[in-house]
Amino acid sequence: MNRELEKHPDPAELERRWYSWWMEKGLFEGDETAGGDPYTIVIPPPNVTGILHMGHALNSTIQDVLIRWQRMKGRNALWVPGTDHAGIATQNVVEKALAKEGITRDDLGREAFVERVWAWREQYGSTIVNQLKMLGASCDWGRTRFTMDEGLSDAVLEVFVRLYDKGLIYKGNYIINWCPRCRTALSDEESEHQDTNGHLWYIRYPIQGGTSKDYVTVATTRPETMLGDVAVAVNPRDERYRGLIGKTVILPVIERELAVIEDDFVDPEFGTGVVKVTPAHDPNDFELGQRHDLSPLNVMNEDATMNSAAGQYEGQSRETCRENLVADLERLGLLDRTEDHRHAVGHCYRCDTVVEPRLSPQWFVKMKPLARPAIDAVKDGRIKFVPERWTKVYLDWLENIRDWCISRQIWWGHRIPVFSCQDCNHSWAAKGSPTTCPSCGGSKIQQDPDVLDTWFSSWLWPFSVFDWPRDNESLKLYYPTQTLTTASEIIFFWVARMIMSGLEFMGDIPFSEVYIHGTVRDDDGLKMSKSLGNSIDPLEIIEKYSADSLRFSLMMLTATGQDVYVSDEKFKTGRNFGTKIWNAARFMNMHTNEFSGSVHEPKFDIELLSPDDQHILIKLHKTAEECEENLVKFRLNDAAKSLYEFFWHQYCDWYVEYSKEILYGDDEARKENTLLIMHHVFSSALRLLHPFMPFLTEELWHAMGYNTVHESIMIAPFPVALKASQLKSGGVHAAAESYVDAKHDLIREARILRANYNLTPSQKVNYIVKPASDELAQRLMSDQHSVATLLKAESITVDSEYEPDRATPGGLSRLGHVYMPLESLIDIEKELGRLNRQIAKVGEQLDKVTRKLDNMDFVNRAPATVVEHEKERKKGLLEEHEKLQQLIDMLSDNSS
RNA sequence: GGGCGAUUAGCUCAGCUGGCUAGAGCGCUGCCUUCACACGGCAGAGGUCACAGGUUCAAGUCCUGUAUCGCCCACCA
Repeated sequence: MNRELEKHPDPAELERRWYSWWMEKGLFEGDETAGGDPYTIVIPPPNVTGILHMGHALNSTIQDVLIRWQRMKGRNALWVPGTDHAGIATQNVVEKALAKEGITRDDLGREAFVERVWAWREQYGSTIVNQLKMLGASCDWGRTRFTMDEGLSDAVLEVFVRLYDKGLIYKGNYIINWCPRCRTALSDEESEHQDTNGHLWYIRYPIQGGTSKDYVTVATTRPETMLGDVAVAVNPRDERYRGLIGKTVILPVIERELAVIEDDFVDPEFGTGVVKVTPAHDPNDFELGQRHDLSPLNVMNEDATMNSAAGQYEGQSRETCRENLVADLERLGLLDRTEDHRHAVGHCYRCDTVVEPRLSPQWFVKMKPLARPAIDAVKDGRIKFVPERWTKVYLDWLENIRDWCISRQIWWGHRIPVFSCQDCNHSWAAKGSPTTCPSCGGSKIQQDPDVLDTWFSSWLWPFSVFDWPRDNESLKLYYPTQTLTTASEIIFFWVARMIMSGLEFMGDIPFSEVYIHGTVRDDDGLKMSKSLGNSIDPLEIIEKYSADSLRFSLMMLTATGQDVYVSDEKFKTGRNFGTKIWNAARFMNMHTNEFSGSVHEPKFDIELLSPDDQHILIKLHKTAEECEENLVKFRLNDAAKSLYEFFWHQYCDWYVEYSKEILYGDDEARKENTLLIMHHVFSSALRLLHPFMPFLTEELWHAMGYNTVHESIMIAPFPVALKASQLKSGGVHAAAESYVDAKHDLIREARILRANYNLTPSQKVNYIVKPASDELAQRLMSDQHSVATLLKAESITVDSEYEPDRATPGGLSRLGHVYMPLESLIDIEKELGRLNRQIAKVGEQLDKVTRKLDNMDFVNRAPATVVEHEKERKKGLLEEHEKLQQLIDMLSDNSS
């Protein structure tokens, strides 16, 4: 039964209603027992404590469009949702909350703290999930996974033990990126380089046994680390310092003796050509120190305050120490000079604190052996990146991959499953909680206190969500997945590592296509972020306009892989479009009592098809075709645009207007037929649109009564474009399209005439059409009514012999000339001005074409079709030029 | 230092395999509150496609270089 529709939809109400209905009906659920052709997407798991931002909205909408589209195409579609425990980020959030209560994690102790985090997760963990639901995400929520769930934790342990036993996980003392605020190690990827204005301090190190004028000058960007210097190095080929090698210099302030060593690493061109060697605080120096057998000297604590090795600076922060030390050097006359220096400084990706290179014992994964297969999988095309340019970024990273530091000195995360025996020092990796040492049988067992990098669980996501390592039907059917949709920021963190782990543990790629979408920015081009305060909250947009508006607008804006610039204003596009469709439905419902047709087997009578009917059917199929092609290529904006163009400009602007002639007329058979066509077209277009605007289309599916055939639009078949030959057997001929296009052209010309003479709608006009050919004359004769209706004209006269009078304004269309005989309404000066401007333009183009056609190179070398086209164009331009000249002459006569 | 992307109407952007008479949305101007929709209709104004060379019958599109903006990668202190 058709429902009467209000003037505007009530999105908040209908979105809530349909979402719960979909859930009740289980329409989002994948069924591994159903077999078929699976189409699987695993969601990039958002942080469990996160809230939905525009980036999530974009990312999730893309995935939902893809999954809904594939589901309608009949594939066994499954979108697996879940959240990430986000070790450092979540721990930080909880620590902040504790700070408000005046306590630290140390006050609580490890166990109690972890409990607090779990409690936090219980309280806030479903926020982002609920927000995704508001967006309309059709995830199979019953399969929601969390990276700290038992099953996923089991996968983490399994993987750790396997890699450990294979010798791919090792522990070592190396310089890592250390965040002094989070007090943990970071991976290279977690240290973000930012260009920073700093200084280069030139410091004099006196030479032992020399006079006060004997010193070497060393340049450094971090003077405080000099307290940890253990040598000074020069390049062996550097003539300037030949005599220095083997001598001893005195570290200022601390007055420690430092050997001068030689090493090829030193660049004579940079600074003074003399480098201070600080193995505990710089990765290069660390290696240098190893080559020369120098023991590192760590001068900082975990929180980057100076430790006892820093002598008088002990207890100061690295910043304070720097200031004081520089002042002291200056006072001692040992600061040679200071230069401005711009350089990249690492910052913690979670808290933005300046990262300190720190020597410490950490766990690493050997990456080279894992990288090889991942490189091959992309090189041989098993995995494709869209846009393709990311392939290079991916390969460059993998080809220069470095070992992955996976240990974190925090408490929230998967504890490293390495145990050691206090009695015999044996250590081993194990999945359970061993109580005896496998080597000596001792019972004093200790587990490593560190936890694993968050990404050590996320990299298993495409199979851990299916309960790997447990063998099961879901895993068999849904792995490998098809499409991974994400932002470029996490290609290294996540995408590359998933490919490596998939190949290593499943022996197969985790997905076949990776679609990298753009970054969401504000209208000033800034990346949206909470700290900048420039973010537009997707939930506010949903509340203000609707989830469908948000989705559709985002899709219109997201040119493949380009960044997306959003503003509140832009979301009106989707809202207005929704209302337009809504009102088209409303119009139809005013003329139908009950819809009884079949939406995918149109029942209209092909004998009664008018040219306009055929035209809209052809456009519908072209739209379906474009939609499909663009979705396949991830050109979601083009797919959205073709739907927008079709619904609005083809269907509403032309076909609905055309239909009024019939619906308000009295030919009952044609009335019925027109309505059947409208329902066929509308229901098809709704289905094409459904992936983009799921709620509104479902609402209208029901309101129009289409649910009698398929109870939900979600599971109605996605329209398939018919070929010209198939359309023909359905009574739809290609010629109708060009005729109606020409008719639209004619109507436009006639409207321009009206507009130019400032006629009010009440002023009825008689148009005279002089058709361009006999065939068109025939068609037009039998179609006059529709033209007259669309023009709201008094009458249309088709006259092949018509010769215009003086001062009869006219226009040229593809269908022929259209004239508007008027007596006294012309503002001659104005009209002459317009015509002169027009003729100038036409003249210009005519010159261009003529020159082109006079060029024998063009005529001889360009393809025949192109030359033919230019000839046609010249003909048309000549005709138009002539007509304009005629009009100008007539008007000039008239005025004289 | 290396790489990538962008530069097209006032704004935000399309323009895919060269044939373009350069498009859309928003904004702007004029007319229209006509019985689906003013979140609307009709019409209009607005562009030396960043710059300089080159290839080609033909360049917004391909090549080379320059400039500006943005992003990513990088252990020169």
